[in-house]
Amino acid sequence: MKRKSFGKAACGIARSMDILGDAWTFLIIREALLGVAAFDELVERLKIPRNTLAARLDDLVANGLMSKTPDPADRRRTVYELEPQGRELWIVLLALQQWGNKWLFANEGAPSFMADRETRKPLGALKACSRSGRAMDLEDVTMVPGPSATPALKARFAQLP
Amino acid sequence: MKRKSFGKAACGIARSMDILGDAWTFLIIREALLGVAAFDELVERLKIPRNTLAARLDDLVANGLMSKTPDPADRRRTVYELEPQGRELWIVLLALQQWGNKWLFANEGAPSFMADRETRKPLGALKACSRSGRAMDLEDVTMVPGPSATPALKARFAQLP
DNA sequence: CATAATAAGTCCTATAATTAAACTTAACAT
DNA sequence: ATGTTAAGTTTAATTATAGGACTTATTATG
Repeated sequence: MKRKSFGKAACGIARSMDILGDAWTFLIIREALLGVAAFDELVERLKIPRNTLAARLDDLVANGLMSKTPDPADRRRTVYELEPQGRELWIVLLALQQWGNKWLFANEGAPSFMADRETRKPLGALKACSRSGRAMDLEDVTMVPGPSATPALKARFAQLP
Repeated sequence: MKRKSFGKAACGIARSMDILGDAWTFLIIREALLGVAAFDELVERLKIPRNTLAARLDDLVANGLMSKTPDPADRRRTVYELEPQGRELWIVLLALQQWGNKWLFANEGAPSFMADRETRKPLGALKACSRSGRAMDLEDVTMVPGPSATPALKARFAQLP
């Protein structure tokens, strides 16, 4: 059946999953961050079916994460590029990569890392901080309602331990 | 068709998407982080179809992100809890939430935030840092191969701008 | 004790999404 | 003029999701 829509959900995570909640989208964005802009190169690098890629790119463009421009020098080519909204997902990709590298390469050791371009050393682990800059563990964190929260949501968050 | 498997991919992001690449998994983990441990409460809160939830939970348990325990006090109940591997995803959820809150609530304003439990003020925006602690923008970052990288991967990263 | 209510799932059907491979079309190259 | 390239579209088979009814084991209630 049609996938359920989270586009109107009262939750930033849910709305994000409405756009990003499939197996390919993050990989497409990864390639775009690495400079891949051509349809066929995406197909080749990701081994993604062409029709699936076409659908995902259409969605990304429709949602404002990417732009689609005909190449003026060769009008057979189309240039897919990240918009600011898409480019800012690099932090999410970093978080995903650090988690995957830590947990999903048992003995092998991870094959790739985001790194400081100058020193070429892997970035430090992402750390959450309070607004005042203090490092936060999961136990130090809770969920709070914003101004637009429904009464039900406020009530729920009020009961968190 | 059966979704393509990234479980053997040479990329932490790809392997992560093999486990997390669907619309529901992050939402289930969010609820688990908020303390929801019961099957029916997940169904109610997420409005997720029961069979879909059963499948996702089975996968999460099989992949070591969650545990499934019969409640000793009431054996009708099953307790689903996050394992350390699953709990560490909270940073990814934070990144997703901050991105979604910024870009997907045009006029409304986001309804919920992760916050400092003491001050109840939203956490600061996640920032990537070099190992030496210097803040990194996307332009300061590149991808580097690890020890287990294939020659092809090393060659590719060597050509990044 | 008999019966009702819970909790966690399974079973069924319809529809959508994914895959894979072949095909189309426009623009460029030889 | 003919061939090649890039970006898709089309078609067919299969899997996944949604929605709802149904099952089973356990606990609560009259």
